[in-house]
Amino acid sequence: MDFLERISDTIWEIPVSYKEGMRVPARIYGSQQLIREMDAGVFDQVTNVATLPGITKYALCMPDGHFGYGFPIGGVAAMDIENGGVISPGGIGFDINCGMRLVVTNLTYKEVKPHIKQLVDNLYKQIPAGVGSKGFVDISRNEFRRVVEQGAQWCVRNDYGWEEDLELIEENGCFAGADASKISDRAIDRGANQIGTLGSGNHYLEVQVAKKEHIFDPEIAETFGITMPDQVVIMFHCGSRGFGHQVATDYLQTFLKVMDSKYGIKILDRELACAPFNSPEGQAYFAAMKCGINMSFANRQVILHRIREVFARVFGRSARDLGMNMVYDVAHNTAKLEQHKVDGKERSLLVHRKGSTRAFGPHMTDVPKQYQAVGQPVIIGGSMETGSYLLAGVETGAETFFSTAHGSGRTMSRTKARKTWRGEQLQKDMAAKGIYVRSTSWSGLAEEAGAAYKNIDDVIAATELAGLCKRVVRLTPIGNIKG
DNA sequence: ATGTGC
Repeated sequence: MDFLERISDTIWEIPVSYKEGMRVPARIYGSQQLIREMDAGVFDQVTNVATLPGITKYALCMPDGHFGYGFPIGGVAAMDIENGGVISPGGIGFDINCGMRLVVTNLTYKEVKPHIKQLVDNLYKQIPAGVGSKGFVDISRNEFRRVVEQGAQWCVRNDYGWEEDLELIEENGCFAGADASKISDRAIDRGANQIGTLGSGNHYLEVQVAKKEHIFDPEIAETFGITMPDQVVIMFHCGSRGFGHQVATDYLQTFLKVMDSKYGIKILDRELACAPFNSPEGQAYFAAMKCGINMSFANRQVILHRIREVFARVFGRSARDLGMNMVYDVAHNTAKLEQHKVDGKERSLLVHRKGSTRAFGPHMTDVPKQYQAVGQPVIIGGSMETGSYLLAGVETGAETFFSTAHGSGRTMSRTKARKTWRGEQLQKDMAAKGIYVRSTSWSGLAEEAGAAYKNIDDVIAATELAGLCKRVVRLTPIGNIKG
């Protein structure tokens, strides 16, 4: 690790001399301990990313970084599209617009506790989860093409949600410029019956409590809708399912064919397959990826609709009466065209965030009007046993193109986790801790054991110390559905 | 992450 230069307590740099072809230095965020425990693969991958055409300022990795496909998960790479910058599916992730949504209620822990089993059992029954699960939204292939072009806006038009939900979603729930003609039939086939499904792996839905001692910034918390101690909220994490996966697969193949032969781009790892952003292939993938982003917004919108229905039934009051308003919906697997100041000059950059959350500060364009004064809500999910955070974007985030962490980050492989824990026992241990969990698979549950992840409090402390975001509320789980 | 894979 002697190749790491300490820039501050939470910033570590690998210089361009480290590897041939690096165009910019790599910077990894985290405390000394988090850096010490990071996969060695992260350093190799982030320095590979530093060789890509158009990369601007730094190849970055957040404190929850771990080994991924081509790019590290936790990676941020901003490409200068006016100077040959590329777009790379590996910098976005297979699960396009994997993201988080947070919804409040006006219920307290005391009111929910007696019903938690009934509540979680009903959520589990009503929200399809697990590999290969099918949704309940029955639409034609052509209608699905409209869903991926219109995102959550399609859902609200079709009575899956409230009009005011839309302004509390990144891009207002519809990434403009999505073009279904750039999507393969295979992707359409895989996605058409997956709207409103949670998925598997680390995708989950959680009922959480904002304990009094965990409300760090009461004013911002109130702006976000968390107004009382022990308030119950719902957080969930899912993405674009088989649809996004197929889009990524399709375009990785396309890029591998043209990258060198047509554009003369040489890369260190096939998994970094890319194309110039300003090329027919790059533009086609950008328009297709936007469909993946919209599928995911629609997916989370329909899931929210079901959550509201279940709460209304269990508590015998309407979702409106229960104050089930959205805080925000954030993506953490995307590439977006943004304006950023680099060395004093405004530049148009394609910012890849893979396992990294956008964290725009106060007064920035695209932050919802009701949050303009305090910054964008940042939702970071921990492991199912430990806890999660609601944070806010800050001005000093400019250093990372206003990006921060997205979760805890694994420290143990899924294989090793399955050998270390039994899902059945874990469920009992979690019950003893006050968390009622339901899962579609015991081995899947074991894979998500809290101890297989970095400590979420350490990760969050590093992001705050580095000036990437600000803690608002820590949220404690009381019920969980694991996909 | 993923109808889990050349």
